[in-house]
Amino acid sequence: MARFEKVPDIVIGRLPVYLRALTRLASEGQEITSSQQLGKMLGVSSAQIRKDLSYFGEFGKQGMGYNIAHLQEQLSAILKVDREWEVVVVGAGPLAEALIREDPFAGKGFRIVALFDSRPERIGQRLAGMEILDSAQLPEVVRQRGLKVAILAVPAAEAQQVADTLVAAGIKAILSYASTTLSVPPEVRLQYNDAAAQLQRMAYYLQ
Amino acid sequence: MARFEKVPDIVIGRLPVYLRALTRLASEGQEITSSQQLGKMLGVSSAQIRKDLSYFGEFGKQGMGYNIAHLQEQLSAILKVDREWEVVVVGAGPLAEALIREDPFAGKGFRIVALFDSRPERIGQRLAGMEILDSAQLPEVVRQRGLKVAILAVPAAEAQQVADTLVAAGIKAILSYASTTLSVPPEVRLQYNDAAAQLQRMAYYLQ
DNA sequence: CCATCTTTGTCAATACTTGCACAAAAGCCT
DNA sequence: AGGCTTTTGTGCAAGTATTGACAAAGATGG
Repeated sequence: MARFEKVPDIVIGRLPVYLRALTRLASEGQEITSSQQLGKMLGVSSAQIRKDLSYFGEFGKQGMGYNIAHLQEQLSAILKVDREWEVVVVGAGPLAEALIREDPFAGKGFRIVALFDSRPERIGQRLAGMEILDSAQLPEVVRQRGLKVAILAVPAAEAQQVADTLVAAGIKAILSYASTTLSVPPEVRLQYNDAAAQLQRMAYYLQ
Repeated sequence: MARFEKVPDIVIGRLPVYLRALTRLASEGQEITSSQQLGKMLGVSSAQIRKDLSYFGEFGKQGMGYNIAHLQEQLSAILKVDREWEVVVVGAGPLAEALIREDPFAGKGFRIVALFDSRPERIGQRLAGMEILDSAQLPEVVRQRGLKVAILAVPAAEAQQVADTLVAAGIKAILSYASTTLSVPPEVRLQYNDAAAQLQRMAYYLQ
């Protein structure tokens, strides 16, 4: 398949899932896998996995399957997580604390390096060992460190304003935990992490 | 449109988003909206919104648009969140604490009613005011209260085992924060809340 | 009360996504 | 060495999803 055509975003969205499955297999000591095994693990068809991968190159060997370590490297490079992106978190609440303490990004290409809050009584305190900085300094820090990725964990009422500040400071990807719809320019990627919406989606099928 | 054909899951997945947007408009005091306004807010086409809604009935008035309060009620009923589902959380870590403290499900159809952990030193303690129960009691409590919805916030290594226990006890919807692929029977809904995967998806577009 | 404007609900066309099926490639076994 | 088995990568067909367009319905204003 041509290497230069535009890859559908839906395919990009599945790559992290494949990567996670590969990590799991690797941790179990396996060295080789097949599209069939991956498909069974993930509940998707083997053809889909082969087709998704074929957008980026040929990573398998016929008759053999895929070398897990090699495929991990390739997918990491494609997703640009073969490096460590520095991430800023805005909003020093319980959620920020959970993210810092549990560090779900460890080994996945991201590291939290700065934490901001606008509440005067929180500024200067520490949260899970990380100093809470004044939101007023946010643009300066983001620009100086060249940060591109932000996590938004502020109340819904402030989310849009903070998002605007982040965008103005040069942030290019925002993961928002605020339960409100945001508006950002088209060159900025935005994802919502909305647990309530996920539960609601499942509730439809209950009973 | 026929009321009884199967509704695509992708449509179901957008309903919570519409609901969230309506909540926002309502909180701003607006009483009427249109598919065009909603579409602009959410970055989708107005035709898509009209088509999605048409799977379930006719909720608007030509020339006028939609009554926000009425549409909220209808969508809540469709998603079955016009009631309050009791939710069990397994894994009394920082993430559970954040969920209990920030209560992102308030007014959205879900309420956390029980919290479990398997670590002996945590059992009996309180987390954000909620008692930590022994995982050994989990099946009993789930069955007695007839719980259908669970949130999984345990380490990846234990996630599959806990999921199996939940399913055996009668849970029908699982929201997993564990960064591992799970396997559940087809009648159980499963969603992953994987912030690392969301960031990785956006990273592809960086630079 | 009529003309004009707005907006819905839906059909049909377009665009996108998935899955089937198979040739080709590669290892394995005798 | 050759036949057998496995599994990839991909062309094509089938299946889904999105969008454009418009008749019909309803509001508004003179």
